[in-house]
Amino acid sequence: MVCCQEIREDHEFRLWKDFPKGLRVLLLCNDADSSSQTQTKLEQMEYIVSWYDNFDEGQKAISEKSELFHVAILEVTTDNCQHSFKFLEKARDLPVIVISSDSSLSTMMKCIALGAAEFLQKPLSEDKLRNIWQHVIHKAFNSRGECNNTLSTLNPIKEMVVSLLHLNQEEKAERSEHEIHEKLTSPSTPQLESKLRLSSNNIEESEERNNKSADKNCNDLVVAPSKNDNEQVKELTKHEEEVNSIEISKSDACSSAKEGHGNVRLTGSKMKKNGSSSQATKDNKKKSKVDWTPDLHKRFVKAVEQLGIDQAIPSKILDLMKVEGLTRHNIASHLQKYRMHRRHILPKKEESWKTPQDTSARSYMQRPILAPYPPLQQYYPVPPFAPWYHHHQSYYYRPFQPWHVPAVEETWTWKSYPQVHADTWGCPVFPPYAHNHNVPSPMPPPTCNKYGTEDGSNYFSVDEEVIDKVVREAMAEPWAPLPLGLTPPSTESVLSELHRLGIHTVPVLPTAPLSNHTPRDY
DNA sequence: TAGGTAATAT
DNA sequence: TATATTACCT
Repeated sequence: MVCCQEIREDHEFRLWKDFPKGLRVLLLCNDADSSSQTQTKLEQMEYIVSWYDNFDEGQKAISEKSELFHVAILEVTTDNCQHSFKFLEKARDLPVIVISSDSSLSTMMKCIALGAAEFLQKPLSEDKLRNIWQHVIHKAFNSRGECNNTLSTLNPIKEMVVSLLHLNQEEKAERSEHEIHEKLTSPSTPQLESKLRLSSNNIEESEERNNKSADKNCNDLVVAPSKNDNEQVKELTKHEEEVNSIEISKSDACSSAKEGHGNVRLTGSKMKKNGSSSQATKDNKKKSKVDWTPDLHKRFVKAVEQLGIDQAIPSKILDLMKVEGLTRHNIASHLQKYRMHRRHILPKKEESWKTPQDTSARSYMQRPILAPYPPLQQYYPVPPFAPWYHHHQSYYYRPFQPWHVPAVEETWTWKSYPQVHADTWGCPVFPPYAHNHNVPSPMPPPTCNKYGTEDGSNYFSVDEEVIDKVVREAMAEPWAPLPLGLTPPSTESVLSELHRLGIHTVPVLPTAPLSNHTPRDY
C-alpha cells in the first residue's frame, strides 16, 4: 500500500522556506496499526509520508524512485529482522531511521552497522521524530560518492542548505554594515566626513571582496559535491570570520577618523607614525603614507603660490607649510604630482577653447567676445539639455568658463555628482556625449572643493564682481594688452556673435584673414 | 645634500 | 588605476 502525496519538484528545494515541512518520508512497516500511528505523527509535522507495508515494494521504491524520498523510516520487529537488514543494505542512498520496540543492543548495533542513521526506540518521542530531517542534511553533506543516487536525491537539499547559510551570512553582513553606519554619525569636520566616507568606501570594497569570496565559496560548495561538509563548514566559517573582521576594520576606521585632524595624518601598514614612532617595531620600518587631506593640500598650494611655481622647491615648501611630521620627501612627491597635474591639465584648458566640438556647442561654449554686451548670463542661458539642468537646478549655472582658468588648486574636487565627476585635482570629468553628436557638451558644472561648498553653488572661486571688473577694463581699452588670465575671443566666436546680432558684413583686414571664412558667409 | 624623475608599492 | 613612496641620477 502506498500513499504518495504531492511531490515537490527539485527546483522548489531552493525556495524551501518552510523546511522541514514537506519532507518526503518513506515509511516501511508491516504493522498497520503501528504504521498508522507513526504516519499520523509525521503528517502532523507536515511531512509527506509514503507508507509501504511490503518489504519488496519498499525496496523497489527506493531503488526505482529514490528521488521521491528524503528519508526512510523502517520499523524493525523481531519478525522482520532479516527483511529489515536487507532493506538497510539496499537503502544506503537514503538516511534510514530505524524505529523499534526491540531494545536489544545487538539489533541496534546491527542496524547502525548496516547504515541506519539512528535507532529510535518506541514509543516515539515527538521531538525525535520531528528532527529526522537532521539526518537528511547530514547525509546530503556527508555522503562522498559511496552511494550512487545520493547526489541526485539529496543535492537539492544540500543546495538549499548552502543557500540558506549563505543568506544568513549576507544578512549578518548587512546588519553589521547598518550598525557601522549608525556608529559613524555626523562627523564634526569636512575632513572627518571625508575620511569616514573614504573609510566606508574601503569597507565597501572589502565587503565586496568578501561577498565575492562568499559567492565563490558557495559556488564551490555547489559545484564540487565531493567536498565533505567539514570543508564546507570551514569555508562558511571562514567567510563568517571575514565578515566579523569587517566590523573590526570599521571600528578602526572610525577611531582613526576621530583622531586625525591637526597635524599630518600618516596611514598604512597598520602603523601610525604620528606621535608614536617609538612604538613602530623593527618589522614595520616601512614609512607610512601621508594622507594629503584637502587642508594639507591647501597649505601646500598656498606655499607653492607664495614661492611661485618656478621657485617652489620641497625644502622651501616644507618651511612654509609648517606641518609637523611632514618630510621633504613627502613634499617632493606631492610636488611632483602637482607639477605633472599642471602640465597635464593646463594645455587641456587651452585646447578646450581652441577646438569646440561642434557648432551647437559653440553657442554657449565659445568665449565671450569683447563688446559692450549686456551681462553675459543673459546671452548664455542654461541649456535645457545640460545634464545637470533638471537634476541640479539649485546649482548656479555658469554658461561658459569665464575669463580665467580657475586655479587648479582651487577646484580640488572630490565630491561627486550623479552625472558630473572630477578627478582628485579638480578637473571635471564629463559623461560621454560621443553617442549623440547633436547634444553639445555642456560647460563644466558647478563644482566645489574637495568637500563641497556650503551651498554647493560656487563653481569658481574668483568673485564674479572681480571678473566683471576685469572684463570692463579690458573692454574699455581693447588696444591694451589683456590682463593676466584673459584671452581674446576666437575669430569664429566673434563672427558668430556678430551674425547673431544681425551684423553680416565685417571688413576684411589684409593682415588678419578671417580663418577659412569669407565675409560673404556672414 | 637637495631636487627631479622614473620605478615600484599600495 | 590613482596615488604615495622609494630609488636613483644629476
